Amino acid sequence: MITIKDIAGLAGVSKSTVSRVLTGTGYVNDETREKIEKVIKENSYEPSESARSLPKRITNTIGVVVPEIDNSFYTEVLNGISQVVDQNNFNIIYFNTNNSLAKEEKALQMLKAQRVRGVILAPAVDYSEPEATKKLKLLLEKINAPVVLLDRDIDGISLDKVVYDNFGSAFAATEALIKAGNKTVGIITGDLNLKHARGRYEGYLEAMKQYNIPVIEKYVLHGDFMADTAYSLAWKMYEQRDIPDGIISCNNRTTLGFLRATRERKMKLGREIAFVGIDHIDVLDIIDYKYSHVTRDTVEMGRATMQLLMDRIKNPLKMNTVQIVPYKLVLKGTELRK
DNA sequence: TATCCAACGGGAGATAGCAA
DNA sequence: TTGCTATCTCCCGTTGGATA
Repeated sequence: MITIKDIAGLAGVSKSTVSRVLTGTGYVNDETREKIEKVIKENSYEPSESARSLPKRITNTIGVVVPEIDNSFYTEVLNGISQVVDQNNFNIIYFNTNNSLAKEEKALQMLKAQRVRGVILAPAVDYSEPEATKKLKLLLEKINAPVVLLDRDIDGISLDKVVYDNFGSAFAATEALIKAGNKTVGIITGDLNLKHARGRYEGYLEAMKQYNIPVIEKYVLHGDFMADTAYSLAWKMYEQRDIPDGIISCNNRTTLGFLRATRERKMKLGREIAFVGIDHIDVLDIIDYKYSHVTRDTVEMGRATMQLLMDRIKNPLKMNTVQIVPYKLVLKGTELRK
C-alpha cells in the first residue's frame, strides 16, 4: 500500500509537505506542489480515511444497522440513505443483524471501535425487557455519536426516529376490505412480540371494531413476517376450505408467502378471496402482477432518516424529532371479492 | 515564505520479563 | 520450555511550532 511517506520519498520532500498539498493548507512552492501532484497521480495514491481521522478523533463514516439486508424494503431505504450520504461526502458501513440481538450488539461494538460520526439503527428485537433496553442504552452511550432509529421504535429510549404509521396502514387495509363489502376479514400478522407488528394488528382490530365486524379467531393467522410462515398458514387455511371473504397481510414477505400459496391452490385474488397487503413489492410490477396494497415511499424514508442524522450531527443540542412516514392505499381490485 | 520535525491517537504486532 | 502479562514500537495523516 502506497502511503504519504512513500509519496514524500518519491517527491524528495517530507510527508508534511505532501499533507499540505493534499489538504490545500499552508505554504507550498508551486514547483514542489506540481512535483508532488505528479507523483500522487503516477502512483494512484489515495489517503487512508482511518489515518486521516486519527488527529481529529472523528470520521466521516456513518454506521447503518439493519435486521434484514435481503428484504427489499431495507434495500430501498438504504438507497435513500446513500443518496444523502453521497451529497454530504460521508461514507457508510452496513451491518446486517439477521434479527439477532447478539449480532446487533456486535455491530454496535464495531461501530464504536470505528468511531463513526453517527448511527442509523433499525433494531433487531423489540427491547421489551427493561434489562435489554438498559444494555442498549449503555452501548449507544459508549458509541458517543448520534443515533437515529429507523422503522422500529424502542420504548424508554429518547432518540430521533423515523417510523411508519403501522396502526394507520393496517387500519386502511382492513377498512378497504370492509368497504368493498367483505363480511369476514382475516389477517396474517407479523411477530406480535415486535412493537410494529402489534401496531399493525391493533390497526386491524380497530377497523373491525369501528365497522362492527366480529374478529373471528380462526381467521387471525399468527405469522412472523416471514414468507415461509405465511405460505404455510395460507396453505393450511385453503386446505381446510374455511376461508374469510378477505384477508390482509402485514408486510411484503408475508404477502409473497400468501400469494405463493394462493397461486399454488389456484385461488383467484379478487374472486375467491379478497386481499390487501401492507408494503409494495416492486418486483411484482415487472410481471404486471396487480394486487391492492398499502405503500410508503421507502427511498424517501431512507433520505429522511439520513437527513435527520445529518441535522443531529450539525446540531447536537436540538430537540428529538419523530417523523412518521405516511401510508398510501393503492387499490387494484383485489380488495373486492366478487 | 517554504519546509521540516514531532506529537497526536487507537490498535496490532513485537518484544521483554516473569512464573510455572 | 511454555504460557501469560506488561510494555514497547510502529502504522497512518494531520497540524502546531520551529527553523532556514
